Amino acid sequence: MARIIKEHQERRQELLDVAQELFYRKGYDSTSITDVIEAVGIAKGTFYHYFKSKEDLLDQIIERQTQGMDQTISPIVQDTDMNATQKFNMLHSEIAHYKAVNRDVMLLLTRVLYADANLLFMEKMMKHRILTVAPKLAEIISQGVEESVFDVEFTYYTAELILRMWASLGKDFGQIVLYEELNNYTKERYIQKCRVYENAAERMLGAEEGSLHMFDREALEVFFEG
Amino acid sequence: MARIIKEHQERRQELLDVAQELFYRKGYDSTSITDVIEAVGIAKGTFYHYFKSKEDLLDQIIERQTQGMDQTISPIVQDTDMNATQKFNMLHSEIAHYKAVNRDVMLLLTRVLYADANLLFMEKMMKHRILTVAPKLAEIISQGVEESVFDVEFTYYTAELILRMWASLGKDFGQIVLYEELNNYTKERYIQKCRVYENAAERMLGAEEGSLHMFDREALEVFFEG
DNA sequence: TTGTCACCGACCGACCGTCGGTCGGTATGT
DNA sequence: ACATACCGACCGACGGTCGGTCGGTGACAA
Repeated sequence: MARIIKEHQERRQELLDVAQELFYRKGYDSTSITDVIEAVGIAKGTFYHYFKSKEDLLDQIIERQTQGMDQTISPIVQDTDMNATQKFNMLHSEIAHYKAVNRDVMLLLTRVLYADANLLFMEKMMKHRILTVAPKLAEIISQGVEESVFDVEFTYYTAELILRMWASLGKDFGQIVLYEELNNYTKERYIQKCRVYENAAERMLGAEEGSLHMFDREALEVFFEG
Repeated sequence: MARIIKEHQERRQELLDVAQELFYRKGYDSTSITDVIEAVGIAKGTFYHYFKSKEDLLDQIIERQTQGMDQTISPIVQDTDMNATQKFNMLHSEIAHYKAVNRDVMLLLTRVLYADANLLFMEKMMKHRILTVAPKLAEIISQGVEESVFDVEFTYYTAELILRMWASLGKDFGQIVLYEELNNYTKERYIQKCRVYENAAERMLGAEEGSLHMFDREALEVFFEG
């Protein structure tokens, strides 16, 4: 094979890019190392010059992914003009909006990511995300407690719990996409679930009923009917 | 190899028993089909006479496991002498008590089951259990709504949510067992988490504070200090 | 300035053991 | 005779290893 020499970081990023694209498109289990090296155009040994195992590659992809999230979230948390309720809603709507806009990509992604063959991928991603976001959300909750709009004892653990609920909702959605259909029946069911989750979050935080919005109704409509 | 003929169901159960024991002891991924057939004393082809794949074997083990649970839960739900709060607490304490009594087995189990190599096992188990228990718990919640001790709109989805929280707590515990230690610090942290979960359940259900008990404090003490 | 030589590390690809799964055939009980 | 429980050699794909190749770079001598 042609021998093309590149700088370490350049090759590493190239590998991460290609592998990530393959994992997203075909799934983690179904993507072999051979697939990756063929797509990049290097030999097996070269791959192991950069990553010590397939799982190491996955870890580093997730690491890189989560890094970007911090930059989206931090500004919201640090904003001094918003109250806690606004920040909470902003945090969730930001994500929901992104997903709604990139509907097709998200559907494709969901179809692959929530399959059984990607459990490891999802698990690692969730763990990482929760670890990243929970402290931020905890800050918001603390602010809310000070502003007396929330009533919570252990802010951090409550934050974790809410994020897990949020993840759970995502999983539910994944199941619908995978095993059911995007029709009016499933839509109504999913919306009900969302309401339950929203309500649960409000009650857990001791917030006023109807003050929190974890999902965007319109965005959902678009998702199911588009 | 000696040719020993058995009746279909007998051999099937034997395979399920042996495989289950191996999965529990070594984990799903780390147990190869060769391990199973060697432990039973049959040939590779014979295995595939009974199960169409390794995952099929796993599915059937979980199926068998979940069947037994229904018989433990149903009596509690159908009892006419208990109010909803009592039933709710009974449901949870039953499990917690069982776990505390079988501490060593549970620790061993936890150490294996919550490892990354068993994600598929755990995922399937959780899904199955939630599907089995959620309707029962929903019944209890409905009863509670009638008795005016709970205040819930969508009982089934709320039940699902509480069970997911419960599972999440188990996962947390699994992480402690796997990556940390059973000392006083982790114990206190875990107890705090339990309180947060308990409190969350109460608020979600609209129950009186302090009325629900999802875990047994004493049992936990034993678990961490024994 | 120019040649050369040692060295680093990016790169190669044949090879390995293990895995889940297949298949043609054999023994056994009815 | 027929069904079926059983056997085990065999397969291809996988993740991972390893001994070796070769291009670029910097130190140093001519």
